[in-house]
Amino acid sequence: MSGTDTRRTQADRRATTRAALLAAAARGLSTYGYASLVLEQVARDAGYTRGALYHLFANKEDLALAVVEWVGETWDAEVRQAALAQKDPLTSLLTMAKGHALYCRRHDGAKVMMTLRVEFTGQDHPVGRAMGETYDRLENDCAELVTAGRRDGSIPAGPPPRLTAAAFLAILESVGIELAGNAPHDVELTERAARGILGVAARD
Amino acid sequence: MSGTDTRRTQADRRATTRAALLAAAARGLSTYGYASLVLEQVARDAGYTRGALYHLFANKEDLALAVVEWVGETWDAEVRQAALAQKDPLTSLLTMAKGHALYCRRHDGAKVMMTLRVEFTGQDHPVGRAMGETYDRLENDCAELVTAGRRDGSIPAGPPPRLTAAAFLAILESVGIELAGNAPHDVELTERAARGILGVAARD
DNA sequence: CTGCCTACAATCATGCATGTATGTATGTTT
DNA sequence: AAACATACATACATGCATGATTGTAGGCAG
Repeated sequence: MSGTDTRRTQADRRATTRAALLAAAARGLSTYGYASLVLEQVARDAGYTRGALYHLFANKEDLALAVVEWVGETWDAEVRQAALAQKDPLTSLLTMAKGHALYCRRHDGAKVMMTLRVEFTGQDHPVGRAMGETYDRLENDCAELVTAGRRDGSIPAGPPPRLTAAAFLAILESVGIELAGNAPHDVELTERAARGILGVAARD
Repeated sequence: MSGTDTRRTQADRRATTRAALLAAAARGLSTYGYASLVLEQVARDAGYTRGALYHLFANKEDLALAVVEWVGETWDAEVRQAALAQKDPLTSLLTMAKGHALYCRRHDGAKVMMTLRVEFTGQDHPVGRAMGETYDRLENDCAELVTAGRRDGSIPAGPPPRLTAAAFLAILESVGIELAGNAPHDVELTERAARGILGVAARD
């Protein structure tokens, strides 16, 4: 009726609360990691209480899994899609590198990803497994792109695609995050590093 | 008297147990991080009990600080010294990159460094500060080497030395760790990445 | 308007890890 | 060898975060 509709359906309330909690959890995870993440803090940061949190998520683990899923989705939509849409494999990889640098500026999703990976590698934890799966899909993509690029000659020979892909992603993680916000150098240095790994000369 | 002297002086006992506990703590830190590190586990892993641990270290924090110090010392002795001994700045940086890859094969010190850095960045914790200082010294070294290399023409112009150094170290951390043990590709990929960051063409 | 259902808050109980205090054995000194 | 100190083990207390339970206010169907 009136200008802005103030009536909120229950589903709406639930969705907004959930989003706020997820965002707060993502910030918390990227800052403190999983173990040190305190749910009281998360809830307060989002403007709610732990009661609300436990109403929307089964437990701490479930919350973290939801964050992981959210990170995967946004990264897929904002970086992966654009990269895979490129015509040749090399351009795809470089687009991914630059896109990731930009992604790091906007979200703390990348930091979440890195933090959790570091924290859970070598463990056997559901959250770590979820991260691992997301990451493995990425590594597969990259390894295939490297293979394709070497086949069509745009990427020179080098270490096994699997390792090259692993190193490539390691670059995206750490360089992209280390430099996040130092525009425009973040993109430039990330691309330089990516080219270095791939053995492709820099553009002049 | 007899063949092998089985008599152990107190200082000896102390030193060996301390070393064992430090090693176990380093493994634990590189695997679980600081927050999730359980001292009972550390002590058992070293073949002792928490009693011994609290006898040699004031508390958990003190133990972690000792590990950080140990990492700094070994890295300095095994990587930094050899790198700085090189004649020209570019060789120093590349030596550092390759040396670090080899360092990652032997110790888990690099993993400790990375894990703690990720865990404590943005916090205000004594362990984080200690890590930060160690790391800052490194970053200074690298930034100066980059500046020197650009002055003598061996390294082309690029982003500010400070950022280039940060990216360079990010490479060492993640690539070196990600590939640790995948000899000889770890060294090759680490060097490739380092050259990429510095903008130096790969050797053929 | 009445009654139920859902979103959320507030309180309580459990578990677990740190740190402390005490006990024992092994080395060291005189 | 007796007195002492140090390395280490065992047992206890404290604190804190999770997760469960209970309580309340607001939407939504009859």
